[in-house]
Amino acid sequence: LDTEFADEVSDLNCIPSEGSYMGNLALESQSTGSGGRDCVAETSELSTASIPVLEAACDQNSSLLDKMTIDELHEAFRNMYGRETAVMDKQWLKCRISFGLQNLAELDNCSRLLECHVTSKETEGKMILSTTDECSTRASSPFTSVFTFKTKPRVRHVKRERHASIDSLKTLSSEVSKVVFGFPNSGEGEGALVSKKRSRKPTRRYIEESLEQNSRHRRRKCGVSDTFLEDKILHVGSQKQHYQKGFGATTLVFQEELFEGTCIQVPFGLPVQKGPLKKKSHESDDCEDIRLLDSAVDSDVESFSAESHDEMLNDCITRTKMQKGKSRRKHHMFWSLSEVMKLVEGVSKYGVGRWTEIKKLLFPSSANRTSVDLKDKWRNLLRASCLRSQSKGEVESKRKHASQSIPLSILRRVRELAVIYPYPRERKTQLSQTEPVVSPIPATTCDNLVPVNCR
DNA sequence: TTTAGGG
DNA sequence: CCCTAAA
Repeated sequence: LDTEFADEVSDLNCIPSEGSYMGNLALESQSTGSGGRDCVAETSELSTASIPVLEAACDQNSSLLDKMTIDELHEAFRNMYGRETAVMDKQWLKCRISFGLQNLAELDNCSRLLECHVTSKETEGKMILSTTDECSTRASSPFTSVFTFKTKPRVRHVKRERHASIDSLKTLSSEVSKVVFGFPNSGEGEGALVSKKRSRKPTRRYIEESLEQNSRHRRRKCGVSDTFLEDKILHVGSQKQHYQKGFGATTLVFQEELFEGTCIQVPFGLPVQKGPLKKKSHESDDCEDIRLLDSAVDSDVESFSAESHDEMLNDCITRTKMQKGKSRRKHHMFWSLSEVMKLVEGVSKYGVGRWTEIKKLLFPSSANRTSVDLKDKWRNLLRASCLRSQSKGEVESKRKHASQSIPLSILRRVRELAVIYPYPRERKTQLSQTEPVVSPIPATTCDNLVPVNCR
């Protein structure tokens, strides 16, 4: 077994068979790129193949450790576990050390696999991932060095010069473990830092989705679980955690956008029939989405007959959704101009903050466009109107058809309403902090200090 | 349940 | 648009 692995490793050429330890470390820690990946894959094969039990560990490193004296073994043990041992049994020491080395190697693989995943996807759960990324990156090099230390001498021992490996092991065992076991200490600082960053706990959605993904494609290779991930965040610095969790069987799979792109808006999980649109009939929630379009057009004709229809058809019809009918999340429906106008109308009628009433009156029986949506949209409108007025609405007037830009007229209206109905605490962070007194924006547009409250 | 506000 | 704390 040993020899096989040795061949494998040397063939892979991930680790130069010659050179000093530091050289190897430098090379290794940089090699996450081209050759590095293959290396990771293969080595993970290697170390998952070898079952991390004591006995196995003993076998693997015995030949090498055999050559060490009791003192040297003790030193290695001390460096590895951070404590002395009184045990004089050479075999026992060998086992412990081998075991430790293997675990480190295991963890190293995980960290590096983790890196690969993380760097590829970092949009979702950004905060968590980025901290984890940090951890794994930092963890990577010290552990890698141990890994190097573990495999390389073995290769050479089995295949080539015996004498050199012993020496390197002796020096390495102290050198390396300084690096390695510097980690828990620095890791505590890191842990504190991490926990500070994670002021917000993972959202339910994040958890759900990662679980969902998790159960869908389980990878067998390297067992990095997301519990491992969590643990890593929470317990950085506790090596035991790493050891244990490193053997976890579940896989860490980051949320991937299974489906992105727009498609025709469809009630999730329901058959689509885009046939004749019923007008003003009963509204069962089933085909709501489609009829919403219709009713929107309808009422629009009533109240805003000046609007062109194609515009509404244009922007009302796009929506992103997830496939599989599974997660109905992250659906996004653009606000049609008519909707915006209705919203503005509603606000002017009821005032800002009475979103449910506005919804009831102007968006009856629409599954989407909750009161929260209205509120959000209003907030955005307000922001938009401020920004527009700030940056001179010059080119604005002719961009109506752009379907994303809101007509100036509406923005103007929004501003008016903003004066009448001050949005609660809007834009406090951006402006009032930098310029507490003098706002760059004319007081009539975005100023919330207007004490009018006509509810 | 609604609203406000952060993300 | 999502999520959650307050009310």
